[in-house]
Amino acid sequence: MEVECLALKDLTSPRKSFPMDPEEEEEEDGGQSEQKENICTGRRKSTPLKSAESAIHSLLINRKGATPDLAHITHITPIKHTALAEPWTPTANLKMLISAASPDMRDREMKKVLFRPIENEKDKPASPDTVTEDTEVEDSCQFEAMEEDDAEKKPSRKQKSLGLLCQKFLALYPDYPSPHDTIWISLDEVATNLGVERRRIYDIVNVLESLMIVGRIAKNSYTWYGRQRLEVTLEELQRRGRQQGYHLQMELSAEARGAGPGREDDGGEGDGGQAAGNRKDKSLRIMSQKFVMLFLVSKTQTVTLDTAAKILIEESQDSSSHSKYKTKVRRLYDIANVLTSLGLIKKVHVREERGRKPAFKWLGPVEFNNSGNSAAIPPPEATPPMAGQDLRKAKMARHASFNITPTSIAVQRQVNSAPSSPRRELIGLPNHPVDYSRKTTGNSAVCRLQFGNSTDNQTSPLPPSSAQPTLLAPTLYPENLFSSSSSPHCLAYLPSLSQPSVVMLYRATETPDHIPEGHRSPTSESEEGRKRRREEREEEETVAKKKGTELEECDKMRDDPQREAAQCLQSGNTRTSPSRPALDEGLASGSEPAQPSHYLYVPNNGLNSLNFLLSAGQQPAGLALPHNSVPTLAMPYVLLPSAALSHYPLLASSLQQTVSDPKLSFTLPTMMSPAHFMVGAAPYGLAAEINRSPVTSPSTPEQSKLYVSAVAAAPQSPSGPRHTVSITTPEPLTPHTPKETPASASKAFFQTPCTLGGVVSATPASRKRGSAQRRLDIGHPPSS
DNA sequence: AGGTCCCGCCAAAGC
DNA sequence: GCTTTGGCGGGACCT
Repeated sequence: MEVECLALKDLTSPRKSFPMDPEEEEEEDGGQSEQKENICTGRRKSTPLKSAESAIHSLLINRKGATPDLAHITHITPIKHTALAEPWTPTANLKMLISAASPDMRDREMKKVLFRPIENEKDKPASPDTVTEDTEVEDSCQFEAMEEDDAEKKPSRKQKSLGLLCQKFLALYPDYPSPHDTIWISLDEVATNLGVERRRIYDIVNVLESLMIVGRIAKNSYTWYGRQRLEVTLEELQRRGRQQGYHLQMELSAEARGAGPGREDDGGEGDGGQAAGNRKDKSLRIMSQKFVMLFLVSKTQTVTLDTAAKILIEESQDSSSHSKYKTKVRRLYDIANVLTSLGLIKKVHVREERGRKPAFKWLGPVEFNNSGNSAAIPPPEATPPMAGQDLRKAKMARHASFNITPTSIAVQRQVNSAPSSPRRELIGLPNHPVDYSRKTTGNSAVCRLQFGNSTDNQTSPLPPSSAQPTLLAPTLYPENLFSSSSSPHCLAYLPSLSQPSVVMLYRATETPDHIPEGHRSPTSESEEGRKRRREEREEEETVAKKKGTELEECDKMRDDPQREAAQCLQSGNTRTSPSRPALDEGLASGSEPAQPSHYLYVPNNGLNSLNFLLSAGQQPAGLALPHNSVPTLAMPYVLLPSAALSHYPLLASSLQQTVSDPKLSFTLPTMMSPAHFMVGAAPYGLAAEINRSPVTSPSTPEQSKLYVSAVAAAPQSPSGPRHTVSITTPEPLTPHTPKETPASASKAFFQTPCTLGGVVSATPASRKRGSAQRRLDIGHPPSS
């Protein structure tokens, strides 16, 4: 077996085959205390793919053109390592069984692993520059190593590097997956397949997620987007970077460097008192985005770790103690490794008085033309110091998570020679008057709901940059909710007050009776026509402002970049999707009298805090919910005639209001005006997720199902972007956690420490314990 | 010796 | 209470 493996490796990989080595070693050692990772490696091979995944992978394989080889590998596959592999995870056995049952899957997996090296090699050439000096060395080393100890070298540290691991990971998926594919990723599986600890996968995935190369769906589940959204994301990051004034900081930093010790560790910062917000504030994901931002706004596109670390430390309000600095740098290395694997940066060194400093140079795109936005934003080089206008913009558009802008402010001050009062005071103080804090806080009380197609929304006055709490910027695409065909309903998520909710509006224009079945099929004739008309009309407008629109939408990324960006990318599909709901149309054609006659209201506690208002035009049984997406309405609900709701406060108003009502960015068709929504308590996130679903937004039923099932399988609602909601799911999912306040949930993507404001402000630094201490604890089990 | 960064402890967050 | 995430930093490895 081993022999086979080795042979295979040799044949397929010019480089050192990462996974195998460890394994071999393991065998040698007999699995001593070796790293689990290594041990794991062996198992990897046995790791089966999830059935759902298999389908996808077949696609991938084809796409990658590795198919031919697959067969080849197939016979070899038999790596029995499986045998020795004891359940690495609780599900290992099951996986093994599955694997056994699905040789194809296994083969595919095998192939992926085996060819990974090749793929990597292939990829590299594509971007020669990608290789950093170090990388090159690394590569050579690998080759050497491989040759030398063909079979038994102990996996060198490098072979276990995050960068390499990342490459392996990346090699598993296509850079540009078909937009119709929904590639599901199971962290567990990947970890097993790659033979590493999950912990390591988290590191990679977090960074990838920060660039929207993957998106989190649920616990342990991610969706692979590939590089399709990369550019958009980068563009957005660039914009944010500028808004954040990173370019200024970079300059300052450079100056400081040149000027001397400057504010080296600016001990002034280091107080520690403000242990950065919550955990996520320091997340690798956020840090990664910021790191990337630095590159994107840097004139030289080169960032030294030192600079990055300092800037980030400052921003996070972490104390600037040396240890903090070191920790930051360590993280940056992690991030850099992943980015390097992505070919986005390469390691370089910059010379300074005191020798050279490690730095990274950006290799990715810096100028983005695909967005009309670029027009508004001057190229990096031309970007003038954030000034008035710029600032304003930044302020307005800044996402809560980025609201912190402490640095910006600080920078501004410096730049404006404003009093250099302690930055700290400005930075991130929960209660600080800075706009962002307000925004953040107001979330619960404000909602921003968008109905219908995004285009309309776009049209709507809701400026992306609106200072609205971006808590929720759910552009609801019914298509997403009701994966297929046009649904005569519209689902609205109302992140109102403390508990946002979802409202389902049912238009009774059509024969209620039909609706159930009807909407399964494409919109009714009349609707079709109307839609078409409207679409055409829209098209004009849309086309005209499409760019801007998309940008706007992207702007919403501030609220939730992940979701939004995804939308931006798919906007095309989504918007033009034939499944646009009737309501949507009504929306477009304001005259459309398709007023929902009833609403379905699902008690807050009925569906995990989701409230529904659904038109009662139809029999409960025929809730017009597409069968395929919502086979059963497994949730308590009450049908209420519109009239019955008339006395409820009008939380959602017509389109017109939308525009003006600062409290409600609500885009509703005029016809909806009279509508009243019972805003219940539904944790934020639902809409968001829905909104985000376009990402995975299946255009095909299967995909829809896939997505839905995935969600259903592991609904989760961490914070922000991770919320997984699926109203389309038959079973009541728990989209979000009540614990999480809308506010916290809102800060998804671009989040900064201070963002949490009061909410998390008091986050204890309790966790600050040195390893030594930890060890002590171990020695003396925490009495607690 | 300084730069890198693997590794895994363990606490927070999610179920 | 268990699992998943992921912050964190000691210390090994590399240059």
